[in-house]
Amino acid sequence: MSTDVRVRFAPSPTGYLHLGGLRVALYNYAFAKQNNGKFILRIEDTDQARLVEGAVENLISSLEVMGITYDEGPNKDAEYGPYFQSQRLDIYRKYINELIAKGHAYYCFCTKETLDEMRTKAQKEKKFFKYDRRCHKLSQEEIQAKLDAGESYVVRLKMPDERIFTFNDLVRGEVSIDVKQIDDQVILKSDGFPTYHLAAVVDDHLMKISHVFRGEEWLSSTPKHIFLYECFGWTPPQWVHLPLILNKDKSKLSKRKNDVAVETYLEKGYQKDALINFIALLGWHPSEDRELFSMDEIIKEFSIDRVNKAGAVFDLTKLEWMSGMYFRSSDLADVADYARPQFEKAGIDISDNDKYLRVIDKAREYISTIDQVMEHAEMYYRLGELSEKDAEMLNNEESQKVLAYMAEAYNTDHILSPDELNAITKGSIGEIGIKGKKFYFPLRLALIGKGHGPDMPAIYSILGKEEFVNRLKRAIK
RNA sequence: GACCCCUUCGUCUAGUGGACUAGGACUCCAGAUUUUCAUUCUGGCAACAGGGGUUCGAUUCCCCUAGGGGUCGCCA
Repeated sequence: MSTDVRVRFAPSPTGYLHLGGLRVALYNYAFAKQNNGKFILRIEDTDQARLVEGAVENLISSLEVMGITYDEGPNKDAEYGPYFQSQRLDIYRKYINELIAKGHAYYCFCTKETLDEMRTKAQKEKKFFKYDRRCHKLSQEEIQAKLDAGESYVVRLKMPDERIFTFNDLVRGEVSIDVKQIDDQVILKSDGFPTYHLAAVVDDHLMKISHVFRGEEWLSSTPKHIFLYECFGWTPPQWVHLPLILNKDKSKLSKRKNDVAVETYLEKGYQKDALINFIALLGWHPSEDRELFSMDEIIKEFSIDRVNKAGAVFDLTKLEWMSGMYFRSSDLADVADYARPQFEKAGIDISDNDKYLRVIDKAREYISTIDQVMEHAEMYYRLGELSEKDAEMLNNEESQKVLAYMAEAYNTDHILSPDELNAITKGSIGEIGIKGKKFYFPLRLALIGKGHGPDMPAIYSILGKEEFVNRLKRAIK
């Protein structure tokens, strides 16, 4: 394709970045990078009533931590700005006037109450509701009189009477929608703000957007957008309607039924590359039998052809597995950094960095989220209280015999290698005649305060010879 | 309700007329490794929504039915 790829992610700042938004942003980003195009962030803040304070900042920072960076947008002004729709009102007004002048749009003075009545009536009669265009019949003089009187108004797009809109969607193929199903959409609200339909079309054109990636929920309003492009004499972009992300019950992913904020998953401690990887695979998959993809690989492999048509249920189980995989395979130093705040919060001194890395390297084997790390790490720094049952176990005669013997056996004049340590352990089992659980359980209780955990050489190497032996000694009554 | 879209294991998916006894991944189960836990490895359970066509041959193409979802706002 010879045209430059320019795509945009256009959230409305009504809350936090959610999983669905993240995926749309990711696909946009991957597609842009892959084609040496530009990825634009545009804030669709045309609904004054739903604005949430801090939402824009949150959106931007969420994208940033997920590694999705935009080329143009808030704080990155380029020639197509501003990137906040609320700062583009004059532009929209100009194009709306043009539509009115051309007869493609008209003033409507119907109140919300009137409209509600009409809607209820239609519903009772089980009829498809469509605005009856009563205001379209107003004469120029009547309109002017109402305008002069300061009556509240909106502007509606006048859709054609007869027409089947057929358009090509890059994931769905050819889609046809009868104009009979489409209302005369309000394009300018009574508060002077445009609606999405008008603003998005104008901006996408002015910002030279080549491909519009958006959720499937927009499919049925696409004819309105296509019609707007025609009214202005513009060429529409390529349409890419993405399948929805679904709740377990297959309804559109919602806050009510799931945690949907990207931030929440980060707070819960999922590995962020795993989250990206997981989200990427919800509705897209290359032909190969592969599951693990880095951002670079996603950029390289992504293709619209391979986006699915059907919605995808968001299932945490696989994300958990994937997150664990990433913790185990990513750089130890990164995982260590990620876990560090927890140790600080718990007041654990991790200034011995070599030890800290050994601890994390072992603990990462057990976790799927970073906040589980403490559960598998704290014991190398401090022992908690034993349960009554464990204490009893530790203090019984056999256990004490094991501890007394092993504290001496392990207390060599040099640091033991894993093989040497195993040899001592095995040899001792024969010497004292206590084996299996009765042997290992008390040892582990003394060493890490729990009956289950890593093997002896691992504990020894993390704790170091001195602490290892000391812990055994301390457990002796 | 009208319209639009969708439909392969429980979930994410591979599959574009024969290579399919339908492949992979997660989950689950069993086994191996391990003193235990976790990791790792091996194996197993499990799906083409149904019915008609087209074709020598349909998971793949067409039609119908069913089911699911989306839209129907001065929200995006």
